[in-house]
Amino acid sequence: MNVHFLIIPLYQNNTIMAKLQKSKDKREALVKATICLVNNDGFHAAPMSKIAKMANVSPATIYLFFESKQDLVNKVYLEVKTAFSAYAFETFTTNMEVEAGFELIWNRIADFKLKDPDEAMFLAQCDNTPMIDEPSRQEGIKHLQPLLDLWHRGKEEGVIKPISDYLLYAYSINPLSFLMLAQHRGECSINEQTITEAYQAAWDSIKL
Amino acid sequence: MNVHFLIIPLYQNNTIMAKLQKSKDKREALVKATICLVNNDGFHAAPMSKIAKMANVSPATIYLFFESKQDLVNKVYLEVKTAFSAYAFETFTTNMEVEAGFELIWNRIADFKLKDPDEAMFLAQCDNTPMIDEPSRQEGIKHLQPLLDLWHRGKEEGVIKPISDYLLYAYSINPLSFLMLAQHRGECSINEQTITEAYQAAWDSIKL
DNA sequence: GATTAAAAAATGAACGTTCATTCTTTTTTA
DNA sequence: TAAAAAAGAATGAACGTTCATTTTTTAATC
Repeated sequence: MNVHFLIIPLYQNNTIMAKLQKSKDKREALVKATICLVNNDGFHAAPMSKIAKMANVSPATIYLFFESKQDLVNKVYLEVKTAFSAYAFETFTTNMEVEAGFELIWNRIADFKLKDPDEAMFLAQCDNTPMIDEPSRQEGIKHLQPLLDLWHRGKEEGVIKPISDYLLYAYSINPLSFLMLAQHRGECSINEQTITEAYQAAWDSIKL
Repeated sequence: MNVHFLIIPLYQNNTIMAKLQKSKDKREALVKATICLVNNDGFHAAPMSKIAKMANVSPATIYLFFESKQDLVNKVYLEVKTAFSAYAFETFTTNMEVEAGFELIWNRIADFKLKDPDEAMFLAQCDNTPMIDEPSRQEGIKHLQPLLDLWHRGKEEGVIKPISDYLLYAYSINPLSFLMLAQHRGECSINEQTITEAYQAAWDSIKL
């Protein structure tokens, strides 16, 4: 059996890595700038020139990473949504009891919103406006499948009310987004106690 | 004692009335067009020219009624919010029991959203984006005072949970807006049964 | 290790378009 | 016929996007 090696000189490898990293840094800076500006001004009041300036990059450079402004926000949305879902379901397994699973996921979602408030805020705005195009929105929704599955099982087992997924979503998950919004506007502050109270209310509203 | 009359010829009076009505009609058409276009495209993707066209009016005519585009959406927001609040509290009196008052107001809000889905949708979008300026937003919030007062009384009487107004709002009222949004996207349909289920979940989540 | 030239990446200025708003003209009203 | 209302064309600013150019990187040669 022959074993082949691809031999790359160390100095070259290093520069390639450094190169890739620099490129990644720029892209990440653009993503962060987009989230920040869209959160504060809204999609259409966040011009490409401003996004570029905040990311310390030329407007033209944006088009090396993204096809258009619409493509930029679509991609940012999908990436943030993916990170959000990964975090929400990270410690969840499908063999859990429904109530335990719900509590776990609910708290992970709350954690995410505390940990990355800007990303959470951005998602809330994407989900509430005609800012993201339909295919990307559909793609983003798919990531919540584990939660939908859990709800379906909960309904079959008679643990949660036989109401629609939208109602379940509205009563258990969505209110957190409203709180985030209020916090962003400086009208309230989310802390340990708020989170606990919110979970209690969430469970009370959906349990059978 | 002298009594004075202002005598207006009937024909003139009629035309003045007709004149005023025509003016009112145009303004109303502009308001309706704004709501419709903002709902479907968002604030910044709803150009004045398009609003004018939908209202069968010249772009310049808009400026006879409103100072600017910002002034237009601010005024539309406040008018819709005022109509919404008036409807929500119309049959409510402060001497009602907390639970009865809450049920009444909750159902009136639901009714409004069924009756005027476009207006409700517009309010939801205003409340979730940086589209309305801060003074107008503050002004709009004031209209919900009767509901806040009812909650405070409910907390004092030990009828509802001692949680913040934002949480109460998020769990009892806000989910309806989420349902409206889903309905607008064709993802669900709100009917008698949904409304009843939603009310049950709302009360369960806030009652002590 | 230094030099150099080709290639790649990044830039800022420029373009065409679109928008909110204004101005001048036309139409309607009294 | 004078005044008021409405219209549509005109305007300047701002935007997304592109393009010609500059800067940086790469790799070969001396």
